[in-house]
Order: sequence, then C-alpha cells, then structure tokens
Amino acid sequence: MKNTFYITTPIYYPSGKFHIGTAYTTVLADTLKRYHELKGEEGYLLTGTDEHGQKIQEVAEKNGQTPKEYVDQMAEQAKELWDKMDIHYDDFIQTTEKRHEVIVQKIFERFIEQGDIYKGEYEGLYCVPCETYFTETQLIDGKCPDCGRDVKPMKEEAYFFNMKKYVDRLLRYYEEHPDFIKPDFRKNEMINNFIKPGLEDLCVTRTSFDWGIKVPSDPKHVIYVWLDALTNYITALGYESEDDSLFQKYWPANVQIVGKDIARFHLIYWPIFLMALDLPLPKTIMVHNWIMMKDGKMSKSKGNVIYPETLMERYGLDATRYFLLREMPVAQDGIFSPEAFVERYNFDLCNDLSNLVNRTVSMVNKYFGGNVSHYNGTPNEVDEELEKSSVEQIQKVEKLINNFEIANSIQEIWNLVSRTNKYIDETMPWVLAKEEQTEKLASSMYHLIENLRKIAILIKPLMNETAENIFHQIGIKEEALKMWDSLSKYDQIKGAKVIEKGEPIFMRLKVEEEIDYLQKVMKQ
RNA sequence: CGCGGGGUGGAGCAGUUGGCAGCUCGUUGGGCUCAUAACCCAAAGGUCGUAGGUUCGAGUCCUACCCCCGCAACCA
Repeated sequence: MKNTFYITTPIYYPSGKFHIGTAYTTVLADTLKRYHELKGEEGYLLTGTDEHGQKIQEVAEKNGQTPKEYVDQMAEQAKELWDKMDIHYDDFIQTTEKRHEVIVQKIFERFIEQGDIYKGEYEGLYCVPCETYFTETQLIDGKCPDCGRDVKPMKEEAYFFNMKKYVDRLLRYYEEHPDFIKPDFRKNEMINNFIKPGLEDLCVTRTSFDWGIKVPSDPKHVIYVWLDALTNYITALGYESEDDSLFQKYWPANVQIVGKDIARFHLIYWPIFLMALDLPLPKTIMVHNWIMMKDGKMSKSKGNVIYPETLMERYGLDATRYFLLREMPVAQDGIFSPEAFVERYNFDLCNDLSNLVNRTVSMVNKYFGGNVSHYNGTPNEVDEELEKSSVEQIQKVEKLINNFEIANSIQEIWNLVSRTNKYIDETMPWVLAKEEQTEKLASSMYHLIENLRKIAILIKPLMNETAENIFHQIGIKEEALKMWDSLSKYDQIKGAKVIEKGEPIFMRLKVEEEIDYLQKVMKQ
C-alpha cells in the first residue's frame, strides 16, 4: 500500500483575475491534502496555470506584453494568492515551462507513431472574434452563442486523436471502477451526452494561432489545449524526463479535482490519453459544481463579483476557507450571499466555536487555576454519553471526508461543537463548584478540554490557524495530541494548563454593516 | 418524445431498502449565568409541485402533467 496522497487542481486559465471559484477548488484540494497528511500520509499537491491559446495571446497584446511576460506575471499572481490563502502546494506548473513542453511534444510524437493521432481536416462554423468553432446546434439564431456575431464555415488541416479506438475500454473502466467518478451522476452525463451518441475524434492541433507548443514533425501546427493542458498532471511529476522519481512515487493520483465545466475533458479524454500512454488512471476524479450568486452566475456586468482577497482581508483566512467549504456542496451549486457569509461567521464561528473555547478556558481558570486535571474516567452517565456520542460523531466526519463530502463533514464537526456546548448545560459546572463536587467538576472540565482538542484536530485541515489557536488556549503542546489518530482516545491529556485569559478567536460582526460592506464591494 | 438534476413548514436544505415528516436560520415562550445580548430547553408552523394508481400503509414505488436548473462535443 502506497502511503502517498497525490492531489491536483486544474491548471487555471489566466485570462483574467483569479476569482472565488478558483479559490474554492484550490482550498478544497489543500484541505484534502492536509487531512491526509494529518493521518500520516505523504501528501503532494499540484496546481498551476494553463498558459497557451489564443485568448492569452490577445490579452497579452492588449497589455502590450509578450505572451510569456503576461503569463509569468499571472502565475506570480496565482502564487501570491495561494500563499495568502496558506495553500500548501508542492509544485506549481506553468504549461509554458520547458519541462512541460518537451514532454508534451514527446507524447504527441508517440501518439502519431502509435497511430492514435492522424492528420485530417477540421471543419466547422467559426466565429472570428471569439476564435472558436461551433457546431450548428450550439448556435443561437445562427450566430455565435458567445458574442452574437456571424459565424462562417471554415476548415483547416488538423491532427485528430482517435478516441473511438478507446471508447469500449473507457466504458469498461467506468463500470469496473465505481469510485473513479464522483459524484456518480457525472458518469451518466458523460455516457449519455457524449459516448452513447458516438464519441467523435478530438481535434488536437490548430494552425490559426501560434501561441502554443509546436508539433515537432510539423511545426506549423500548434498542439491545442487539451493534450497540452491535461498532461500537466504527469509532466509536473517528471514523467518521461531524466528524473521521474516523483512520478514513480506519486502516480496514479489519488484525487483530481475539477469544476463541472471541464468535466468532459477529464472524464473522457484524459483517461483515454492515459490509456494510450499505457499508464494507470487516477483513483478518483471529483467534479465539483460552481459558486453562484443569488441572481445567477457571477459577472461584472451584474455587479455581483466577489474576490477571495476581499473576504480574507476583512474577515481573515480561516473564515473565508470555512465559508467556501461549508457552504458549497460538491454535487450542487453553492450560493454566495453577503447574508449567508455574515450569518455563518456569527453563528458557526463566533457563537458556537469561539464562544465554546472562551467559556471553557474561563471555567478551567476559575475552578482549577487554569490546570486541566488528569482523566478520571466517567464519574457519571452524562460524561459517558458525551464520550460515546463524540466518538460516533468523529466517525461520521471521517466517513464523509473519505467520500469527499466536505460540506457535510463540516456540518458534522459542528454537531460535535453543539454537542459540547450542550454538555456544559448538562453538567452545570457552576453548580458542581458551589456544591464542591470536585471529582465531577474535574471530569467536566477534562471532557470539555478533550472535546476542544478533538474539534481542533478535525478543523485543522480546513482552518489551521484556528486549530493552533485552540491548542494554544487549552494548553496542548505535544504534536502527538494534534494528530488525527489521537482522536479516538479520551485519556491522553496530562498536565495541560490553559492560558490565563481566553482570547476570542472570532468576534461577532455587526450584521447590517457587513452586509452593506459586502454589497458595496461586489458592485465595484 | 435528446440526457440528467430538482420542486418538502417563512428562508435554505436532509430524508438510506415504503412504516409516527427531520436539520439549520427565523418566530414565540422558558432556563442558565461559565461565556462574545452568547449558550441550553420547549412550542408554533408543512394537503412533502399537480392529478391519478399500487399498498394495511408512499415524501419514498408506478403513470400522466406543470414548473425550475444543468449538460448537449472540441467553448479553460
């Protein structure tokens, strides 16, 4: 059994500023990686930018830059954003890097040799300003569906990948690997929409522009986006290069995360390319939906665009990460609204979590001078019941994460937070103190601290800073007590001392004020 | 008849193989005082899109219809 965990985000197309959807995907990947690392696995997270194609060429020109200057600067922007968001990526690949380009060329030539790629003619209706071919069914009133202008029939010489050859193998693979595609309905979508009607061969080159990787044996052709972009997942690991140790170590990927817009390419073409290369397929490709606004897609003209920086700068990184993953169910579109953001912040983070830490620390100080007593078993049913339900709760969380249901898993973590808040009312420590029932009081405090420790571990992949803050406040210093496998034990804390004065992790926001603020920023 | 997802208390959602309709927020009432006007408990509120059908019993199965939303091939 490999003890590695290789996870990838798509490489993002840097034609504009990185938006919150991109941040969502990346945070999701980062959180999954950290979760596996917390379990003692060796994680490896790859992200990057997809830098070829016409649009890039155009945008660069508009900016008075060379394409390479432009994409390098965009890659820096992406890295800056990921650093700000504390994304622990292990590699950042740009498709304009030599290490990628030479291998793509090698792969392309191999496909020609194998007979997987052949030369043909691409015919279609072309929209010149959009630089895009459309099929008849895609047109709206006979015009370009994107810009509404006229299209004209064009054809050009192009290379095609023989997809048909692999269709049966692909279907069989789907069949035999039920975990390959998550969520499940995406598989049917692929089969019904693309495969059943007869999968067409994929055009893999263009001659209409030249900002791309050239076909070595026929340099007027540029390798078109998908063969170029998809292969980043293996070229970044050094596949077919002088040093392929990373590839040997990490491939096949454990999870590849993609947005629903590029599902088709990752669920059909990518596996087929891998089959043609005679490589194992990733264990799971997870397709997530989008972040929407109340009035539909985010768009500048609607004045409803929200950038990750906006949220982070005002509310902090952890709150931003929390909201993204908590509010976005993977299989459905999630909705961003200022109201929802502020509510989650106040209810979940302030009232439930932060306040629980605060009141606990305060009580341990008040009743035991800050010292957390050693575990003395469960002197009453209430304590026993807490332990039992907490352990069950943790199992639920783990099961959901393993199935990539992150939003649900966070919900279950918060059920544990609520359960722990309830425990305070059940044990009524202030009464125990008054009645000098020291043993029970000590047990109550111990269980509170212990549950906070567990909660901190559970949220650590998602909100590292907050988790560490909790550990600090409740006096947990040993690294072993911060690891995932310590979750099942209840008697591990010895000689912890809470800090003298609790520090609120999150302070309540003024609802009206913040909603106004967010609405204003979104309109800018 | 292209394919798929969905229509459940004021809002947003869960509802596994059919068996007393749940959760979060909101509302109302109560409790507590360790804490950040927080926390805990309770109550009100639903003909589960419409119309039929199967069944002792259907949100859950079948049929028809209405509405919403994705996908529909080279568009990151």
